[in-house]
Amino acid sequence: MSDKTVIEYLSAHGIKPSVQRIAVMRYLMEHLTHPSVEDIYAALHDDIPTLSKTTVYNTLKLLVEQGAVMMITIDERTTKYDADCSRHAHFLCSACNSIADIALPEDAPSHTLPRNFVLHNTQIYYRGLCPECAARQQNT
Amino acid sequence: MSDKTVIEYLSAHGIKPSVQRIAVMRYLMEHLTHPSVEDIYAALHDDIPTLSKTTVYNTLKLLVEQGAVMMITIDERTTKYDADCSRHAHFLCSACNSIADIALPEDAPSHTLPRNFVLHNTQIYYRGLCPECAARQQNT
DNA sequence: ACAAGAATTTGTAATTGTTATAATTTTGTT
DNA sequence: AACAAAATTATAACAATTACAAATTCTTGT
Repeated sequence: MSDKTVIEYLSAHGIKPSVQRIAVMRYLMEHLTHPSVEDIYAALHDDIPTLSKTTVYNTLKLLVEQGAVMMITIDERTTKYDADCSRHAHFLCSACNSIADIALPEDAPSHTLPRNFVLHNTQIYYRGLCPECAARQQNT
Repeated sequence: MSDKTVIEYLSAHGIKPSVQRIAVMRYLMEHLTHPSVEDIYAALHDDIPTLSKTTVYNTLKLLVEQGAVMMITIDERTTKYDADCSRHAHFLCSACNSIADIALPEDAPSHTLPRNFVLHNTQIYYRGLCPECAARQQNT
């Protein structure tokens, strides 16, 4: 993915681009695998040896605040991040801890909250067994 | 709430009652405020001075496994617990970090997952501003 | 182009939430 | 009462995150 694409996306969300921010954002855009801070840091450290983990934390905080990425808290151990901000749910497998994207029906009614709540975002989390682990458990 | 009520609830979920388990479960049943381990430990420590925080962790793990309470991961900092296992959503206020229960419409369609996923439970999380904090921000 | 100031990044240390482990206590069974 | 199994406890270890201050990089006015 080109720098230009990433920079435009950042700017569209009111974020001034920097080498580090571009790298983190690009990583998220190219890896829709719900990476953790650790994942991102480990992957980028090769290219940018001076990168600090604090910067990854700071950058992700900023990206989330500006609505450029989604924070996923389905795994209670670590926060995961997702550059795909479109309407979809997440499934966490209790056996292998993988997170899968789950499409939501188009016609599902939009959420209505009691008066005076200001809604910023909605997340739908499922827990259970992914197809692989469900099959594995059958054979036991 | 009587010991008997709590013991029956635990037994119904296949959990052998003990002083500590009853205390934790009762606390959750009487405080539907989504407490954290810390909250529960602090509250029970007065009555049971020998109580260990590890026991609170162990007990909650067991309660969740047996489906007696729900684990709430909407707040990325700490896991919260909820004895109300009925179908409802949670709203986290980004300003004051309070968690509110939100009723879901009765007629909402049940979730359909792709084939072969085994679903254990579903959580719906909203983030935004609670009525109090929304009002406060207006006045600024 | 350059100095001053603001913003960003960095490295380290501190903090917090949680888990591992092994010893101790309690419970249940003969 | 004696033994085994289960539960609890205390401590230490661990992992994720935040606080903080110094260093670096960017921006802007002259």
